Amino acid sequence: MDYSTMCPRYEAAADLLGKKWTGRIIFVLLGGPRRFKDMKEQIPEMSDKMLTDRMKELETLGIVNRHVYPEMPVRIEYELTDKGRDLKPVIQSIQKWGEQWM
Amino acid sequence: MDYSTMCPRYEAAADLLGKKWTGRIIFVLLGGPRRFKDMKEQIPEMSDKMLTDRMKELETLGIVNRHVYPEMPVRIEYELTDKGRDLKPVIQSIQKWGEQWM
DNA sequence: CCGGATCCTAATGGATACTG
DNA sequence: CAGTATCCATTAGGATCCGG
Repeated sequence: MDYSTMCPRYEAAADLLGKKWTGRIIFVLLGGPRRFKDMKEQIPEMSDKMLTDRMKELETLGIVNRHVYPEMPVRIEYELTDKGRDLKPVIQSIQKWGEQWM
Repeated sequence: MDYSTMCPRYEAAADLLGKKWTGRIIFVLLGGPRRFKDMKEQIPEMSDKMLTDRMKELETLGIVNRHVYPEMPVRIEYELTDKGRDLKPVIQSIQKWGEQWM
């Protein structure tokens, strides 16, 4: 690992992962596409606003895709992109360290 | 990876790593023990307060040891503990993803 | 040299009510 | 169902000055 290559991309990635709910949202989506209400059910402590904010951020970053199915009522599903799925080992790594040491 | 074991230790670890300067401080310390002024030199954009705050937090969490050498003037060195050194693969993992995708 | 103390601003997190 | 809008509390980050 080289110091000069460590930032700023490291900072951006760590910043995202450090935000509340990011890890848990991605974890849920690793199980497959999910709807807004599914995510609320699986992470009940999270408020609507937090979920909305985070999903918008993840979509903007290209970590999540948002599919709109024009049914009635409309159905919207969120799904990880390749970029998002590639976070799995990262999250596992943090998880492993946390379990062992925190 | 199991959802029930993912939190709260994951959250605590991600929260720490997401704080500004944490990764860079640990990275510098992976190179060996460092003094306060050494760290300031290697991370010149960081204010004294930020370094003080972060070092105190890392020490409290047992990630860094603080050695006081009673010379005149006093010399203080910071060094990673085993817990701290174990963050190396975690930081590398975040770094790798960041390089590839961000 | 190694911080501590103060004060301030910006960003983040959250509760609640409302809407197409 | 899938969000917005509003308002508020908390926290992180930072500038500056002070001291043993």
